[in-house]
Amino acid sequence: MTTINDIAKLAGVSRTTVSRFLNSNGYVGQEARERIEQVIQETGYMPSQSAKSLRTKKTGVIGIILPKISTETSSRVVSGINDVMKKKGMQILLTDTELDPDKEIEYLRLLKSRQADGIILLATNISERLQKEIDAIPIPVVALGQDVPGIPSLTYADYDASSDMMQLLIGKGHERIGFIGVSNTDPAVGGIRQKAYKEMMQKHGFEVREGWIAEGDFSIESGYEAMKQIITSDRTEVPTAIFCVTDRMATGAMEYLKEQGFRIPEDIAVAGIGDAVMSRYITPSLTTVDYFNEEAGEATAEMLLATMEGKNYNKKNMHKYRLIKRDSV
Amino acid sequence: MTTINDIAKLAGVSRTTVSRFLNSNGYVGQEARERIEQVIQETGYMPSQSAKSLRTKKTGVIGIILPKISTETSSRVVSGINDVMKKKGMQILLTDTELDPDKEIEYLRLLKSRQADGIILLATNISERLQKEIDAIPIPVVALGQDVPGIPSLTYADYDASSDMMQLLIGKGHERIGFIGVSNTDPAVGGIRQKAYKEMMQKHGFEVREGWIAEGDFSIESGYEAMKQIITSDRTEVPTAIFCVTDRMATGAMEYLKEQGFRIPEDIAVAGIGDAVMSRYITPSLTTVDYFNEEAGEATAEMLLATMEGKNYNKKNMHKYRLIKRDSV
DNA sequence: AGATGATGTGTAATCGATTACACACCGTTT
DNA sequence: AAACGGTGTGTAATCGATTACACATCATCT
Repeated sequence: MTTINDIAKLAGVSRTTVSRFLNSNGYVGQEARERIEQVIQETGYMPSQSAKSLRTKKTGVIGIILPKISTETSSRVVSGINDVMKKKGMQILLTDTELDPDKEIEYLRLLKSRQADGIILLATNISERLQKEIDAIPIPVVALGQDVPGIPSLTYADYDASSDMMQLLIGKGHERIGFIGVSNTDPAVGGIRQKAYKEMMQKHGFEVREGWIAEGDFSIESGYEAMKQIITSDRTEVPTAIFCVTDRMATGAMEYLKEQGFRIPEDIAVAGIGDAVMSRYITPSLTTVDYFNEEAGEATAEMLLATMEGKNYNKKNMHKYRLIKRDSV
Repeated sequence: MTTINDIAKLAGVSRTTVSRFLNSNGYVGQEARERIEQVIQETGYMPSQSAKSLRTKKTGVIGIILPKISTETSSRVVSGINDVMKKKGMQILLTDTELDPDKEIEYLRLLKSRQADGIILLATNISERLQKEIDAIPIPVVALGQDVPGIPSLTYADYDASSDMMQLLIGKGHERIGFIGVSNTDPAVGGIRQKAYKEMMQKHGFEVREGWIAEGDFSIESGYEAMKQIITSDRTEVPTAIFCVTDRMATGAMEYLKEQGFRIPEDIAVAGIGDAVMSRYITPSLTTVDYFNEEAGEATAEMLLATMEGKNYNKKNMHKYRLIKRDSV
């Protein structure tokens, strides 16, 4: 590999001058400039980022810690982050915890060691150890999707969105409303959304029947199983509506209901959250909440950028959302 | 940030010993080992990757050049790559060309400058300039999805899969078969799949009518528009089957057909390629080809690893596939 | 007893960039 | 004519690790 020294030698100048040329700071004469330009052209020289980073402490890389790479939400968020970051000439380093809380910590360390300029954390749960780790890290960290104490976070409006959805269901006359959630170790998806469900039920004086509540693990199949569990728990009295905390689980739930000959929404209405692409094209199309994931990714990126510049310390934001009424309700 | 020198000083040894401890090479005595261990524990020291990379020329990062981050295919492939790479302690740096061929070159350069240990290219088209750039790069590059001359490539079995699908259609008695493709600047998706379509039609002596061929841009909407174009080109004689080169476009096509009151598959059969998750849950479920994207990602990662070790030079592989017969045909 | 080899540690060069500082030149101002 | 400031370039230290080489110690073998 050609180095800055080679370029300097070939162009007959010192490496300082070459460096000045590369970074366009300081003076570089016309002649020197031309010779350097030419030599770089000929050699295809590219400065070593490692050397640069070692000196400047800037890597131009921001790390993203995802629960899972290949989900629609993740890829939409990453796409949004990337849109903002590429404009700043920053690259994205991906890591994937596979929903393992230990890995969140492990990757936080790793990104520290790689001296990422910033970190975006899509946490799933917030342990004390994670907190400590974040506090100990000399790199700006921001969170998306969960309110992580101590750092700037952009959360989805889980409570409001869920309440709105419940209100929609209730407005259509539903009283026997079932719920398919996820483990409440996930505060946002598991905790808050269920809280909204229960509080809305109670507020309207509807019975929250245990048999109508089931838990999945984000997968379509688990939605299917959860739905089966709810239906078979008491065949004599099934709910007239099901509120699922994700579109994927709602899709699975619908699959089961269709198999069993239930008409959607006439017999049972189904609602989800997340506006997966799929939701629009399944039959009936799914009523859901759009969380604007790309934009949330962009906003989080901006938040990180601001934090990196020292602004914006510990700001908390809630992202916008939009109820999408389709045919499943 | 604490450095190796700090650790050495605190532990009362030289930095050489600390380095030996860290990399577990060379001898380190019991006492020294314990002291170093403790100091590292206390300080939370992490070695600087930049410094390490500068010396060793290894970054532990592999770059992926994607046409688009937020597509299902991309995220599945990346997930597969990541599964393999994480076992080797390698991280993934993502770049996204937005289908712009110039960016493929730009990112190749960038990854060179970042001294990625290897590069996986999901090319969309193969220009001469790209070729030259690849040749000039002192980093192993492998390709997925396109046969890129001069480097190891894993391609999908586009010709065979398309032929099989055509055979399925023809076996069901279809003779008037339409085609929704993409621009043939993309050799694999645009070129080969169309070639298979045309050759199968000709082989069976069926007329390839121009009005029954339309081009989309991978999006669902473009599939919708392409279908519309085909149907409206000659209302008196519409095809009885449509072969779409991607599931997304097939989804759009089905959407249009359903709107227009066509029954699928009775009036018009629809087939796709790619086995998007969605395809199973739309109505009717879509007949398609599973390309095993995760596994293809894994295989490509293994190919890169082998290439990085000097084996495997310029090997060409074709990935397996599986026809999935569902209700749309 | 001297040679040998395993064990344990340190010295110092090196990787490829950035940058503070010094210096030289030259036209303009006072 | 001396002082000054803008231009243009070079010297050398520095970032934080790795590693070739040298050296010291000690147990074992011949």
